[in-house]
Amino acid sequence: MLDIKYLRQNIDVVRKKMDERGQKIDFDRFLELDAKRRDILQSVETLRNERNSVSKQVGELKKQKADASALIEKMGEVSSKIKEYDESLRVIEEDLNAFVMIVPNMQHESVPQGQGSEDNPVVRVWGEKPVFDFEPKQHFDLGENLNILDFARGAKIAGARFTVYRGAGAQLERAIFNFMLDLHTEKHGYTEVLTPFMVNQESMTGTGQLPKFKEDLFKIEGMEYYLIPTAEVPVTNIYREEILDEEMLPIHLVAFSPCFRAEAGSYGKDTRGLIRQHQFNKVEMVKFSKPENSYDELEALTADAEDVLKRLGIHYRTVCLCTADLGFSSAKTYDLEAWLPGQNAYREISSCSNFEDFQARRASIRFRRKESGKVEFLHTLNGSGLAVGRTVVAVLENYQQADGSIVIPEALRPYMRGLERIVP
RNA sequence: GGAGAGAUGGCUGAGUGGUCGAAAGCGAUCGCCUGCUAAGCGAUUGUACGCCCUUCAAAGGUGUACCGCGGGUUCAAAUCCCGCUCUCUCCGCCA
Repeated sequence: MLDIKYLRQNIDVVRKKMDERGQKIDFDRFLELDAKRRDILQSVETLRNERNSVSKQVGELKKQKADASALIEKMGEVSSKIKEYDESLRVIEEDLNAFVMIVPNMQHESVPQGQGSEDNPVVRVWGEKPVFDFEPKQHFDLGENLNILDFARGAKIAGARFTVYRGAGAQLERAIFNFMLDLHTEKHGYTEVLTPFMVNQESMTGTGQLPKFKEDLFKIEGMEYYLIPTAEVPVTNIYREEILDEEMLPIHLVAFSPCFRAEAGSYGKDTRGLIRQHQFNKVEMVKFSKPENSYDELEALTADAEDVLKRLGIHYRTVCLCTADLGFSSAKTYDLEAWLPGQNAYREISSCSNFEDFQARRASIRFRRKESGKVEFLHTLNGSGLAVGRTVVAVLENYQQADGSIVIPEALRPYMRGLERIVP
């Protein structure tokens, strides 16, 4: 969430930023609520002050066995007035809170303006489209022909958007996330964490999924638990409501987790194959950074994600999300789009974002400056490193052969017990 | 699932209705002392939200709230009552 004080003092800046993001937000209502809140707060605090000092007098009088009934009676009135004010304050703060919780983050000044994903500029391209002397197939056909992906039985067991992996397919998925975890921990300096796959409401609010995106989440029936849509949620919330020492920063964490998404509103989109599942695996990188370093950290984070694709030899491009395409909590996001020959398209395989202090303020994650002793919000970042299922798709489609077999990329072979090719 | 104990500041831990934002100790920071280190001495040491001051901010001043969370009783709650959450111990069950 945004800083209320900043919002109050720089309302025009925020209006302009939200305008650029295509967000319609009633800031007049905010200003009204905010003014009302401070007004009531002052009244109630004055009364509390009176009550506190008079109550002290009552204590004195009682000690001297003197009569305090007049004061007590008067304070009875004050107390009930305080109760009234408290109630209206509670209502206003609830409204105010509900308001600030649904205002998106402000984009960084370097974020390009645009109307949609077609306006996302390509900032980098790596590799080239592979050339085939046959018509490349899509991954679901390849997978079914090789008997390593079984969509029909996934649907039978659970439903649409669930898949059974079999044999070399299951092994490939496992090989890919182990390869990613090893790469990020051994070569990129991240610390691996393994967190709960269900979280409470506070954690979902901390990273921005709640209250605005409830319909995207799976909730456990009868309990206050939600299935995580990304490891970003539990990992970022590791330090929720904590004040870290400056020397602890930066913190670089990497986590494997399954991710669960309701995919409400994406009916009819990517219905076949592994691209859009209710459950998929992901390796996620999360960073906690000092504010002055967070944009350098974002570049490094993106490079770490890109390194996975480079080592797998998969052609990709990096785009910078424009104002219209930027996620709710993000100040700046790079998407990595892998080339999928079967689809003849680039598809998102990683998303790397700097949230600045947006999540940190929601989740109250702060650090103390060593020099000044001052406490301030840190910056959080995260990026997929990478989406595992989509990486399987990319490997299958890019490494397919004319006979329908799949050559295993060199980097994955140690994780496949030396297997060089998946054959029917 | 059953029985019991507990949750207080960075940490340990005292506090059973008013003088408690909270003793004491540890730690940390600053200063003094000291040939250096240690010891010793002194001071400081939470967070949030308002208001005043200030061009803004910082600093400073001032007020309010916060002793796991939420409610209640009372002129007054860390302290009494109710509900919840979490932690620990024992029993049962269990991968």
